[in-house]
Amino acid sequence: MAEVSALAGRRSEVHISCMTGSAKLATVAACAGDPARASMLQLLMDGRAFTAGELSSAAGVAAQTASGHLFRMVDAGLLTVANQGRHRYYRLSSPLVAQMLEGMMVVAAANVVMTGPGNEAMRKARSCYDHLAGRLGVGIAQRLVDAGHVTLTDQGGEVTSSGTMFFRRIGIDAETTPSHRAFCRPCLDWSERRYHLAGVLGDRIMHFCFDEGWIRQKPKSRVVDITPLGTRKFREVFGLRLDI
Amino acid sequence: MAEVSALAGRRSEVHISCMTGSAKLATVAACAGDPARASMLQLLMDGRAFTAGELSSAAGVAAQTASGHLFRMVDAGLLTVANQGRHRYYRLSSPLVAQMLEGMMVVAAANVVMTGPGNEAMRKARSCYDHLAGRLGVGIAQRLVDAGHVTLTDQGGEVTSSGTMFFRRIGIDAETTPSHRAFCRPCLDWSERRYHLAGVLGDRIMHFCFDEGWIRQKPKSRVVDITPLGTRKFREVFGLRLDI
DNA sequence: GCGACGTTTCGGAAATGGCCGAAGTGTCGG
DNA sequence: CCGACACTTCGGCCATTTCCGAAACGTCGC
Repeated sequence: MAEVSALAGRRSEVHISCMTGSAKLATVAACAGDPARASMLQLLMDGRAFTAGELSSAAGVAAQTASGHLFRMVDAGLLTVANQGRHRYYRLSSPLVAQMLEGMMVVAAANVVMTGPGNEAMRKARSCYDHLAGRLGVGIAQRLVDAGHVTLTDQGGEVTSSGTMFFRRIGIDAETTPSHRAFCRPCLDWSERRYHLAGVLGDRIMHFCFDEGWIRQKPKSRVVDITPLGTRKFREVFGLRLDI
Repeated sequence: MAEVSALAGRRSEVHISCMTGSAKLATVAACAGDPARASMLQLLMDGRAFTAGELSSAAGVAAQTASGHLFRMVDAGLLTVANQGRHRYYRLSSPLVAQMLEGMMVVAAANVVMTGPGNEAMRKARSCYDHLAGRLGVGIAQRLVDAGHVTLTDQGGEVTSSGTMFFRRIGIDAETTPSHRAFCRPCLDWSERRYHLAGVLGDRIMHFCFDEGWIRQKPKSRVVDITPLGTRKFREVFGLRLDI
């Protein structure tokens, strides 16, 4: 990590650690405050790593421009980079960054009606770092709550005993809980403005849906496509109708 | 876009609602991405309203510069403004904005050691929108957890039955719960990197401490001073030693 | 080794945005 | 009605930043 910033001539002299509180806040915020960088961050929000080239085309800028942006975000601590052959893979440096971005998107979407044809697929279903969001994510969460399998308030979430059985029956592990991470966390959905399911359980549900072939990741995007099988299964298993 | 900002007063014609997702994210983020605006936002984070003049001096810029910044933040939906005589009071437009800022500060403080003489008072005790943060806030939360009065994980918080009795005894209402808001919410403290107590209960605890004269708001700042009475009471009531 | 490719650095043009002096609007107090 | 005050708008200066062409670097496939 240290040698990453050391190798370049583009060293930032003023180390972020000797800044005042508001200056550090501004440095971090300014990273997301540019349209090109914001586009990159949105793509990275699903937690996967992307190459500099993929990010440059996602942002709609030339490769050399993107390179500068990426350096800046690494320098600010938002991104980490891994060299792999002639590619460099960038990813968010921690889930905290994804949560921060989610918080910003909630505010960004708060005052306006989300209309925009380009966003329709995104609003329908997308991945959010390690769990599902959009109407699909909110819908699953809602059905689980309705069925009494989980409780989900803005104070936190919990799996009920009926939920434990339910998840065991369909093949999702809702019992082994790594202690260092929230297991069942509500997460405010910026497009639906209701809670969806995050934490370890949200992670496992999403991966289960991928493994079963119910959803498929759209290339170079956070959008997930719901397969015909998925459409049927979400109705059968969760009682969720997605055609509304 | 160029002529948009040029003509026609200071009204922004291009309404934020017709922006694409990442542009809106960038607009919101850019508000916090300037040192002057970041300073203002930090001051506003305790939820109180401040006049344009107070905010301009907090940011260290001239009144006319601040005016522009404030317009921009109102336009982006981060702030609301209320006219009162010849003053204009600005405040965060919603608790969601405070949460967003808190998330950004967590990331900003994540990679670095918080050292800086100016921040010592802030790290000791401050208000965070409607509850206490800093060593005081974290300490109170820790003592309440240790005593078994509340549980506090990253999934959420809860008041135990012993906690209900405890709060009743010292004079804090921990029973009537407005349904629309989290009652006992954990909130990651950026300076201590541990949880403190937010939500309705955090709100009531802070106001109780103010009313009892245990703490006092430092003028034009989020810093709170702990009075001699408070020092004694925090030890007697919570078993909290603040001189460490 | 060679060329193709992904990525970065350099350099300079252009746009953006912050900042303040000066002037304008609106409110309060006498 | 007047001046004092809080705040905003206007206009221009200046620093920062974004952007891309050109070129360099490192890796991969042949």
